[in-house]
Amino acid sequence: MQTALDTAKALADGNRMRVVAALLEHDELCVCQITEILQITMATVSRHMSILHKARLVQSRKEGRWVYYRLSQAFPAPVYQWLKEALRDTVEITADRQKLVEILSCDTTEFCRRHRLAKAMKD
Amino acid sequence: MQTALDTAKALADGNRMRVVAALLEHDELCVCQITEILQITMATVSRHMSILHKARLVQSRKEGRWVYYRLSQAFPAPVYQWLKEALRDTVEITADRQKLVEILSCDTTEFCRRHRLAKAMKD
DNA sequence: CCATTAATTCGTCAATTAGATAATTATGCA
DNA sequence: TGCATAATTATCTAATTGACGAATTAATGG
Repeated sequence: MQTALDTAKALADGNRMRVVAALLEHDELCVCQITEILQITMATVSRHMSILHKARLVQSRKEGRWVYYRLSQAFPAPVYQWLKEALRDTVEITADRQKLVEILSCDTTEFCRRHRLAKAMKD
Repeated sequence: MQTALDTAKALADGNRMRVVAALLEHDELCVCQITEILQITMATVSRHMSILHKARLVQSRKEGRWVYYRLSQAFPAPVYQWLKEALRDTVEITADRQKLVEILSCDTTEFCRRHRLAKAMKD
């Protein structure tokens, strides 16, 4: 039961559900892109991704200083099917989809630079 | 997103997962049968069932003093498929299945009587 | 080698949640 | 009409979980 339970627990949080929704539509996202979508600190994003990883729902790939996450090979097919359908037309996910378009309109390096500057502005 | 999130949250608890697993195999169970499987108080079972009900995963039917729960018509088909497969051969669910055989071996009225007496023994 | 930067880990606090007991509600029966 | 009983609701406590900031790690580039 533990495996299924870990899966349910990993999905039982709005922010993690939004990350999975984003990864259902975009192969890979780096941590700072996810941070930008969710509007929470990178530390918190990292913890969420670690929970999704332990539940085997996502896998990561390191490229230089960036870590890219994607849905895991082991992602249960019926859960994939369920979420793909159930999340398609919800307000939050539609808004995130729009935000992602903007984020992906510039390349990752450029985006991370702007992300960092935006954060500096707040101090 | 809220609907899918409520579903995930409802399943993100070991006891609720076990109830759903039991209902995947037996059409209907009354609250005191569920109480016997989970070995927690009836009040707690009732709260768990209310969470599953609000998430539209179970529906209830009242017959006299008993309330019977079953999986809801609205139970998402892919989730059904996922859990049916994922929970089939796990130790906890196998043990619960065994316990259910004993519970169902006598009729509900008789069972509830014995359940009540067993509880009285503890005092 | 040192400064910068993306990401993770750790310590702490606030909010949520599961559990028990006690009180309440609703139904059936003498 | 009262009494017993199955279930729910209310209240409290303990444990879990999400969030942040600070410290740490790992990788790049001057």
